Amino acid sequence: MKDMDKIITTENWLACLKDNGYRVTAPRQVVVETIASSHYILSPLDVYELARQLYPSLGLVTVYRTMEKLEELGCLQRVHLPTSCQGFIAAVTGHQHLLICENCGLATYFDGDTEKMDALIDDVAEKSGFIIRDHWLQLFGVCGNCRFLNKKT
Amino acid sequence: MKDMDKIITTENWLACLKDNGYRVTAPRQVVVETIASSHYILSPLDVYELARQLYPSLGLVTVYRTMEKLEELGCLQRVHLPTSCQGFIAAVTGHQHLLICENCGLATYFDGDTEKMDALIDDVAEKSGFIIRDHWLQLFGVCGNCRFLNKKT
DNA sequence: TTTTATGCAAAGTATTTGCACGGGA
DNA sequence: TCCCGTGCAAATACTTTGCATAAAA
Repeated sequence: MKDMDKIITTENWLACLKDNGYRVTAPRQVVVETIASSHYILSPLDVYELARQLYPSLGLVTVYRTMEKLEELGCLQRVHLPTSCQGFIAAVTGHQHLLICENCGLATYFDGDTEKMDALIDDVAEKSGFIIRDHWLQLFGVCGNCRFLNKKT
Repeated sequence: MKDMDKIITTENWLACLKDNGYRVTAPRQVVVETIASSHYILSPLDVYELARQLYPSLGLVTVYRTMEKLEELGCLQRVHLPTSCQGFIAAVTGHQHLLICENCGLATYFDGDTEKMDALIDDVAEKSGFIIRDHWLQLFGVCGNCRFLNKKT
């Protein structure tokens, strides 16, 4: 697996599975399709329920196993929320950060302003004596659409 | 509960429980003592195992219930890690951010450079159309002590 | 044909709830 | 005394594992 996963498409993910020795099966296709086409944070159960609409005989265990492989291959990114930690979204390459709508669950990446972030990290490293290896930044709020809908009611 | 919890001490937390109508009991005292005196991220099971050294008849259920109350009262802060989300540390007031040692689990707060962070947030808000209500920032690395110990081996 | 994947059922974990007893206030 | 808190056991929720069958390559 090289740069195969840079663009999030069902085809890329399926190719990635194939390239890594996994078979492309109907259940895997619907799982991949379901996650890759969503902009929302989905738990295995969410994926199961959505994907069963396309493929009713799908088993929850297969969803768990497929998502495990996709995470392993770097296609999925786990998202931690105040109330749950079993959500996933399509991963992107590079160090992107998350912007999450508390109302509808819409999740988007943004570019974390590398310069300011790096300055901040260097500063903390110096003051604390830590070597810093990774960082998480997530912003929570209300998306434009939810604001709009809220105004109308 | 007002400003009672600003300084993390066993006494403050116990007073906080009392002020909110909860009784101060021996099991609660050992749970509070265990968490308040640790600089590490602790799960309910960790707390249970540590606290039982002081109070062997303690039940795990009591740990869950006590920690639930402490979280409710703002004394505890849940910490999300790549591998687990059931860790807690003493909460502090104000918007502090976390610096976590991947090796030993030491967790410390740092002041998130409000100015740079606010600028970054404003920028994302403008570009995305979100109203941003909260943010999480966590840095992961290796603390000075672990670096030192590592060098020696 | 060979090997991997699937779905069911069962087994593990983690956490919550019900309840009778015990201890704080 | 009264009521809340406790620990045990049972229930629930979530996730993983074992296994016989089915499907990919």
